[in-house]
Amino acid sequence: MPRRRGLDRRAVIEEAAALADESGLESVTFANLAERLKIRAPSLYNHIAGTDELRAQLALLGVRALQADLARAAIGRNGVDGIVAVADAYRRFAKSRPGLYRATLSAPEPTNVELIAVSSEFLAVMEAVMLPLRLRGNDVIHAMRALRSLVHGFVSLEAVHGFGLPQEIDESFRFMLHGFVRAFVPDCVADTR
Amino acid sequence: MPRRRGLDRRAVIEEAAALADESGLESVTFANLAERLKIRAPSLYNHIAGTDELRAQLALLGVRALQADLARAAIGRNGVDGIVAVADAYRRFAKSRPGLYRATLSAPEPTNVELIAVSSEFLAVMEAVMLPLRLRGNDVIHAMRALRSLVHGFVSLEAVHGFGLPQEIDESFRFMLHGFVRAFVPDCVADTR
DNA sequence: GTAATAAACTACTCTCAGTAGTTTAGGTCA
DNA sequence: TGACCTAAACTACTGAGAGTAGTTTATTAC
Repeated sequence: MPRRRGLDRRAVIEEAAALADESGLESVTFANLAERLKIRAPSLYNHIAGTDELRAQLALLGVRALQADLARAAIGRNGVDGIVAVADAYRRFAKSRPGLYRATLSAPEPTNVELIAVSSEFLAVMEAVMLPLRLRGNDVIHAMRALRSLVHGFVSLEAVHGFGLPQEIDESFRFMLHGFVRAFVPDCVADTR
Repeated sequence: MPRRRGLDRRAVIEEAAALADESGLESVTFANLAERLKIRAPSLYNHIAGTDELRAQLALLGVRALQADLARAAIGRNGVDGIVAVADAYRRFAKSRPGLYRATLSAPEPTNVELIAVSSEFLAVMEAVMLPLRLRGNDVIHAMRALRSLVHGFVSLEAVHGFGLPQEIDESFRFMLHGFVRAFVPDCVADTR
């Protein structure tokens, strides 16, 4: 005897994100998700077309949430302060929402307009933060890629326990960021050591 | 009517690696692998205990192959040259063996002695290359983590097409490495721009 | 109050992982 | 040479997850 629940697409996706954070992205199955929502698995197809779409929506939710955190971190800050604030926010996001962060890293379909749109907002924040560095031409792009690689690489290695001793990891992150700043903001060498 | 094939554990793992590189790590299933080897899926259990062990063996094969490439790249080189050579070798490995590289990134079981052993050889190579930087105490560890984060972050973002225009990606990689060198080898600033 | 729709359901198929038990090719040794 | 042991294949199954088809019911709109 089917009963109606107050369930919609958004609620399904958010529950999937919570499940991903708690139990890992690989345990986001229709079966597990349905159980958490107290419905039967096939009923999920009323809201989401299939696992591919669920992954894509999870990626979108993740990129949006990350973008929002970074934008918030960047308010009123630029240059060295901005870079450190954004990097810290990025790492904090990846640690507090590990499943959602991993969902973020699936290759976007070239047709996924929304995802591409959010990604470009993302780049706009980075660009604004780096404006005071007075980088020229393609160097702006290169520096953004470098910062993103650095931070993403660090947090994803951290996530798979790619580093040994946990107690010095915060220190490594700070060391690394200061190195970045030193490389691209030469006049700040003294402050950042 | 069963026929014997000249198949062993090693051959199975290597075929799995080839499959991962060609079709992606997610399509390394016992069904697909058995089909490539022209045997039935359950016969694989004569060689490999299950998917978990297959993944673990793939990780080990990957880490060994990567370590060997990096060690070769580091022969006769250190300091700036060594860092660039190792980073280039790392990126080349990730691009030429994408599936095997991804297998490398699964969280190692703390009990996996062999994997831990190879990882420490890996760190020894990095340490040797960085020796001329004369880093002190924990800074050696921090710098190794930074370089690994940088390179891993870059290649994994590249793998999911996380960067836009492909034509400038090589340039970004060089820019980034030069930044790293500039940050940690101050007396080389002039050469690396 | 009735009709349309959204959202649940049951019952099925298919694919993949894994288990149990069977068969046979090939090497060893009397 | 021939008996036998073992490794490596097999068939036949179970169970879980994805997905489809068609059914039922609660709610909303008229």
